[in-house]
Amino acid sequence: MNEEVITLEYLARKAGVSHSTVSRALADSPLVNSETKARIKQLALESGFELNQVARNLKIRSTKMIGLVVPEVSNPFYPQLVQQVADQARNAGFSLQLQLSGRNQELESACVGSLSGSRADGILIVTGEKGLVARSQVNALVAAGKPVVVMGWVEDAEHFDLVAGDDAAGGRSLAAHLDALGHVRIAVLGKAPHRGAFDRVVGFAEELAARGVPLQPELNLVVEDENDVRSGVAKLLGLSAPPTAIFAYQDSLAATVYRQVQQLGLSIPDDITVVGFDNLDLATYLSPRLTTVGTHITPLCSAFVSLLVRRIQGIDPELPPQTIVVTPKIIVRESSNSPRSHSQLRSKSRAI
Amino acid sequence: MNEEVITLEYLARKAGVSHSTVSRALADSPLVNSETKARIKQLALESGFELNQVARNLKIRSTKMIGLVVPEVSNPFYPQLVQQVADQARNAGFSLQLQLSGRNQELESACVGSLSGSRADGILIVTGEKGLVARSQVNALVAAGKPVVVMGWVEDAEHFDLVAGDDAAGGRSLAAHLDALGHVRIAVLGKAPHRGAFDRVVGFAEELAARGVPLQPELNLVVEDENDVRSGVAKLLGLSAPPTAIFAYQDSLAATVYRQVQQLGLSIPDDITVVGFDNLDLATYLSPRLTTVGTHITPLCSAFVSLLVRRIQGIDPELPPQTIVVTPKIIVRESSNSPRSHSQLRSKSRAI
DNA sequence: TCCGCCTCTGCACACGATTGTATTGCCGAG
DNA sequence: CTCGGCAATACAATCGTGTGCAGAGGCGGA
Repeated sequence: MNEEVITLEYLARKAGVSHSTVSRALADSPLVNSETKARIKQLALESGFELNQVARNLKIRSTKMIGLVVPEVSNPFYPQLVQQVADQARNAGFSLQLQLSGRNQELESACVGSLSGSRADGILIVTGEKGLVARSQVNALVAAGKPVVVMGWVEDAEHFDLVAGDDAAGGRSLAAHLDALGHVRIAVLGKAPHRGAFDRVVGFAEELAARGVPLQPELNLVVEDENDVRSGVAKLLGLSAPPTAIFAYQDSLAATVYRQVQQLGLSIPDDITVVGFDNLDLATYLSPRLTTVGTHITPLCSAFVSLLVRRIQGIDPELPPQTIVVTPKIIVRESSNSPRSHSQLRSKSRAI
Repeated sequence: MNEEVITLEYLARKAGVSHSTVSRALADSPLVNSETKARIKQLALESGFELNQVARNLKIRSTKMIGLVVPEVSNPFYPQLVQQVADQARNAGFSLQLQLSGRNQELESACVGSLSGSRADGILIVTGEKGLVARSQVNALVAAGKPVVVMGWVEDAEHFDLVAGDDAAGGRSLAAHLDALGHVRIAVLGKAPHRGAFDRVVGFAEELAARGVPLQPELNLVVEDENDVRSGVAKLLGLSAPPTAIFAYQDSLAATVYRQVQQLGLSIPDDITVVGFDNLDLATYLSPRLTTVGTHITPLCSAFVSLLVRRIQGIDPELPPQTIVVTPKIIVRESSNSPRSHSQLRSKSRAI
């Protein structure tokens, strides 16, 4: 019908006033007469006017948008985080621009560049296994006063804000749990030494050693994918002295362990204890539900977002870079039990 | 150090040219001398110049950004979709603005408004149980020529583009599968009559009836949450003639069924067959892996995004609104088997 | 020598909003 | 009657880019 673009100017002509008056009217400025204001608002409503945020953003030099960089969302770990961050951001009055940096973070720099180019008010970066790939850009942005907060284990983070979980502590608490249950032959499905997930295994091993139950090398496996897990479990259970407990460094791997163990006709936790790490939703879907370690993700994201928002609001510009460490806690479910039940079962099965 | 904002104008002064020359140089315009061009590019690089996309977007009246509205990402169904859409969008040269409309889509209208206000080049809306909440806005946007594509089952979609899966067909193929295996007493954990997920149950029931195996009312349950599932399963298995198969209308519910069934000491699929719907990653994490129905999500998202991109590019502006229906297919895994193995097991357990 | 063409660069306006300042009209006080 | 003050509105500059058009040189051919 009407091909003309609806702008402040258009409304102004319709209402017989200047575009500045329209702008002020819609912003509820006390400078404009209340009748005029009402008339203009009515007109805006009728004509389906929508303020051009792009123009507004340019003028006020702010976008009320924060960028979130995450490696991927098909991996079940990140979506919960995205959800929380999105909710928190909305509560703080910001919209969210999601950028996926790729499973191997190969696009991390591009993502940060895109966000900074589109003048996001602040940037949240969740790192993956590779650490902070876009480190140099982050340093530059921070130096230029642009709010940036990083999440994940990154070394040498004196120059920017960091939120991280204490993976080593999580590993230690798992170790303590298994030791308390009386396990002695404990297997680990770990990973190559990257920061972060690697710490879990290290903390786990340290705590065990401190308790006088050192890991036995033949029970300490490094796995890369599902196939490694399957063959690893098969190998472990075929040993003459098989482990009574298995620690998988990720819940998703623990799920694979479950399948393999159950396929071999063994029962969890009666025959063998399995524990994981991350406390994904998955952990409660499994049967029996998985004993694991996780951060309560809400406070973590809350710290993440509110730190960024504080930077954006620019109160206290001299606040030095913060490193916030969140200690995860163990969540004991039905997949872990004392190894005695194991031997009981054994004798029981012999008795049959 | 240097507090001045780095703009084209700034570079222009540094290089001793006008800002228009800088603009052209950075855009690789043939109008600019190649030496000058090289000099300017070098300068831009050195000073860490970053084009202000907000200003550019305003000028060229396009943002190269598409908005994606999704109810939530903590529900494991959506993240895979988001991932695919994000990848496809990036390949097409668009960035993604993610908006979460809430579990009950209570924010759907606000999301669409925000995206349209920030002048997204196009909008993708994934609906949830409530259907298309922002229907009136979508109609207005489409009428105004703004590209919008909707995903999910929405009735009366003559006026906009729609991509949907044929849930009823999926339900039918599950029914056919169970019938072929010889099941007769089949339970359904369904849901209240909303469009979409409800169709699964309807298609399932129709196909069974057509095959002469009508659903028995006492085996047809409506569940709202996990607790309903648990009590429902307990009730079903306590019947004098318990079902030999259970169809849960969502994989996540099937997971709860698993736990309950296994807690009662029964085995899947030997004692009872369980099938789901959605083909989440979860379905392969479960043990035994879940027989379910799902769409290959890549072609679905591909249709979704490429339809939008076609609208954005504006070739063929007279293309009438499309409705693309994608038929999901059954994925048979280890959780379904013939009920005969069930009776065999029974006799076996009696024999012990 | 002069003219026309070609190449390159600069000027100026536009995109659509915000906001400081000037202007207008009206009122009452002196 | 004049003038100060107040309320309401208009004017104009600005944010940082993109781009049509004009103009400046250089160069070759007549």
